[in-house]
Amino acid sequence: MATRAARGFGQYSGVARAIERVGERWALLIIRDLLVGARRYSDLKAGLPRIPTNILSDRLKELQEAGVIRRVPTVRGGYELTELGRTLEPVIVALERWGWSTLGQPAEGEIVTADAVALSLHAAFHAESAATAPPTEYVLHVGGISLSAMVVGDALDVMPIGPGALLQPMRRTAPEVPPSDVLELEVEPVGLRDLLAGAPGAVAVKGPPAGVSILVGGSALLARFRRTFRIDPVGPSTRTVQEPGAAASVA
Amino acid sequence: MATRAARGFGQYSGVARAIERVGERWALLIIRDLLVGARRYSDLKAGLPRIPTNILSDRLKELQEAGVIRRVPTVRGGYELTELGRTLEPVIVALERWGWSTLGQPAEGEIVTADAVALSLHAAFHAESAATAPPTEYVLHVGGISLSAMVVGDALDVMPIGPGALLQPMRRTAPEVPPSDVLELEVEPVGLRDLLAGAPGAVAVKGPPAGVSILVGGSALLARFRRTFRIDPVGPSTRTVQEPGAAASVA
DNA sequence: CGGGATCCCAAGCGATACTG
DNA sequence: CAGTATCGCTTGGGATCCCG
Repeated sequence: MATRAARGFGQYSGVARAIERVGERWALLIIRDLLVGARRYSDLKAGLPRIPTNILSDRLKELQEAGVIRRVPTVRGGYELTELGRTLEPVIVALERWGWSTLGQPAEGEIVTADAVALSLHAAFHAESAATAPPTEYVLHVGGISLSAMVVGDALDVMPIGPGALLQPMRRTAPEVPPSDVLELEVEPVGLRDLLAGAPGAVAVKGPPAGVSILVGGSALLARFRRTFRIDPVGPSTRTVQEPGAAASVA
Repeated sequence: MATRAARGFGQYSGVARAIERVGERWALLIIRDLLVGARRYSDLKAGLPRIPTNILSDRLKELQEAGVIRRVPTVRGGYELTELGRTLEPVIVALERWGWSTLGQPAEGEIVTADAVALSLHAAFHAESAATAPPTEYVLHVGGISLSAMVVGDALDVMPIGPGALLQPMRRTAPEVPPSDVLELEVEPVGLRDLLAGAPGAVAVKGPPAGVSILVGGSALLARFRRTFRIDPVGPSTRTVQEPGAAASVA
């Protein structure tokens, strides 16, 4: 029924309103996938394997009412983010970064999806570090899915590739990257975590971490990857909120 | 029973794991309040008026298991964020900023709480703009609650004051701010939105927006407030994800 | 066949009452 | 004050069915 008005938090507050609008179960994962690009109903379902179809249907309706997604008129079952929906990117990125720092081993039956990895790369992307490197293509194979990340200057372009790809848009800019600037990795899910969120000290000092094997390219390219993509362990925002540490501050 | 293991999303992904750990209903609001400082059970309940007590109890247990909060040993019913919990600040701030941009009128029965406003000020705080101004104290009265925000250099210190205050810690640094650098405002809830997230063009050009009245101080101080605290309308992060706009990118 | 809508059941949520 | 216990109700989950 998509009736949620009665489930508010009773607060006139930014966080509360945000959660009322996009905090429902599965909603932020749908938004995450749509951040990578427009998707069809079946694409979303495939990227969210455990979502019941009625819930996906409900969420899509609610998110349309909230104004964060809209239908793509010319494509049956196509959905895309609105301008407002795209402004949720900082929220998704913040969650992604925090999630990686607390992400242990994959649980039984957990899978890796192409859109999720694509967004992880965006969340891990350091434009400043990237800008100092020549144009580079990184090809990743993780748990059965494959994607290509093209870095040119401070711009990143990620797309799924191969048979499992949900869609195959034209590469926007396809500058020929010389073979010496192509890195191709076969990565276990846990290896991806170590690669993106692992201890920075280990950058290419002792070769690839466990669960990461280089198919094409050298260790210098791996070091470039780790300079370009990394999720710093602690939220690096400037905090000035009072420290809770002291018990005396309660009472 | 706080059993949530079976409710996972089936994905090995940062966002998914983050939502599994702190995405349950009410959880992020609890974390928001604890971000302002340590709180007791009754403080949290008062700051989250519509939360059922059993849910608050469940969430506190779950968040402890997740390692984001802990009990304050010396205070009965006291809770505080752990180091890991404090790293959720970027998530809360991102939600706060997005929420304000979509926050309309207050709905029937919605209230404003001190901790929520305190965190809004943090989310709106611009350290660079603040650093150019002399030490200033801003006192806000909003919907029955009051708080004081002290800005010294690029540091912000917010605390609830007055009879409705949940706790009254010692001000950490109490430099005497000259009366000419104290601004005291009486603000309607909607006025707060216009003040924090309103059109920047209106900064002190035509006086305070509707719902904002100056009790102490001049319009120059109000302009200083708006330079120091503002939530920019659009997420200003550097996006390079492919634009979904074109229908051709689906199919 | 893709894109949903309809069931039914279980789990989570909300309100109230109650206890250490 | 800081929770626990209980109970009805609402949502989510999973399977199935329908429709263009």
